[in-house]
Amino acid sequence: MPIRDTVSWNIMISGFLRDGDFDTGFGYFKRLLELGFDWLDQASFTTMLSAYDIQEYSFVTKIIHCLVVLIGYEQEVTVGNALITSYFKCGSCGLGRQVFGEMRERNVITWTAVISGLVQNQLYDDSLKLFAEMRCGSVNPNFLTYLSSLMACSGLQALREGRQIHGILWKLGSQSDLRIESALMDMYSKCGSVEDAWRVFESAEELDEVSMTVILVGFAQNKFEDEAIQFFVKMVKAGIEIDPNMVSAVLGVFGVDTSLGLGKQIHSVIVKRGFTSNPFVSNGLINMYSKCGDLKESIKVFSRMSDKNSISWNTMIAAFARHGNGSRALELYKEMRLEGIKPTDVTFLSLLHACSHVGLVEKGMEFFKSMTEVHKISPRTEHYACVVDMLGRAGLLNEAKSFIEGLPVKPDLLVWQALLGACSIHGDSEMGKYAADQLILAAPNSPAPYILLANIYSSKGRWRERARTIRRMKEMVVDKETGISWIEIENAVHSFVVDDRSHPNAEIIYEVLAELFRHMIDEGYQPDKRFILHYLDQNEKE
DNA sequence: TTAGGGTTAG
Repeated sequence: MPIRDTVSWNIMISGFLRDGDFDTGFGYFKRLLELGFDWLDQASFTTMLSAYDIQEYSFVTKIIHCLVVLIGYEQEVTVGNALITSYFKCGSCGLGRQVFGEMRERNVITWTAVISGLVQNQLYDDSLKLFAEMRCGSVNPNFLTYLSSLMACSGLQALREGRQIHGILWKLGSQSDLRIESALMDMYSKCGSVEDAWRVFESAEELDEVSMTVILVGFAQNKFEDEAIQFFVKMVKAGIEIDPNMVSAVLGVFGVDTSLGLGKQIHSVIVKRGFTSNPFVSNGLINMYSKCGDLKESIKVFSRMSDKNSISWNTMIAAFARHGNGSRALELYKEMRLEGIKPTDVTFLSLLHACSHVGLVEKGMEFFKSMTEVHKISPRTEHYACVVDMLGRAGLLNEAKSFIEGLPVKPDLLVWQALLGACSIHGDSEMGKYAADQLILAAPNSPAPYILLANIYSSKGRWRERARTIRRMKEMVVDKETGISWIEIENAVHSFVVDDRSHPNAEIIYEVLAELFRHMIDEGYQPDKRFILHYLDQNEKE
């Protein structure tokens, strides 16, 4: 019979917890408790706390906390730190802060645990405030503290604060850590300054998958999609190690104006490297194909996946909705439920979007109701905007307006944009004026409301009001961005703006266009002249 | 006991 001591119990427990067998681990902890409080040491608590860091097990953290107080360990720094970490990981920020507040002795880890815990829970502002408070005190930050506060700057898009931290790190001479460099690049690109991010990237002595992914995403988020893809291609050609995370990041860059051919090439890279079973990669592929217009290929990737998660289903539902196949989107939702996959808030956005485009208003309202009542998902303004869009597209403008008036929160610009868009489709200038005014209040620098309202007036032939709206826009905001069309031929993307004759084959293109137009008229189609802005005669409008 | 990047809608 071996002699058991506290250490062997602790090792036993931590073994089960490491393997993810939380229930057995907890079972052994209970047996240890039954032996009496004398058997517990600090490590018994920190071991338990470090494992139960998911929301479902937040009760364990609370139980341990009670025991800690009961035994009188609450002023032990290591135990307090572990409690803080555990509470933040479970999402119980209030309790984490309470423990922090009650601790008499605080070391770097204590401060860093709270600062990074706040970041993990998206409370970036509080995190930076605490970082400032810490810098006034006697405990010095370490590189993990800086790392966390840089992440807070990323979340807040706080360029000024980010630069300050960069300055401190430079003075300390510790900015040349790869993890710090990645966080700096991320901060700069999230703050919209790719140039600074690139400077950090170039000055870095070494690179790894993470830092490459950060700069790639930085390009993409700042509208340098081509650069992002080219960067990836360059890395692959140079034979540099890439990982599935980097691949899913590059797949996320693809959209309507990127080349499907390049996407297929990346797909072949994925197959060669054996990344096909990674869910992030597969989901990225479904989305890439769907956005580049190849729905069939999306379906293929989706059906080949062995373990589809909720994002796979959401992505596929959205793909059908995007391609105008609303009924297939709704069928897929049924299949998803039959497979026992829980819908998420994004599932409902896709479903509402699908209903909106096929005019299934009642079905859509049913989904909206079931989201809150059955699935206990609280709607975000995006959901409200989707409902408004759905009602509005169906011509139920008054219903849309009263829906907005009944909202429990202040409607934001997405909601007003949806209403204004619907007014524009149905040519309702009165409600359009109302929606545009609200939208201008919500987003005074956006040209969108003016343009949409001007379009509505045009369609009604109300030229004077149209002119007034345009004048108001010119006083208030910068010019509207030019609309571009494009086509991909053999991996080259050709783009066009209105009245564009810069293409080498412009003459032929316009000839074909004229030919198509004649066919259209012959077949009996009438051009839609409602949304032409300028006051022109009938021929010119066509 | 604190630990850098990635997929879904609009």
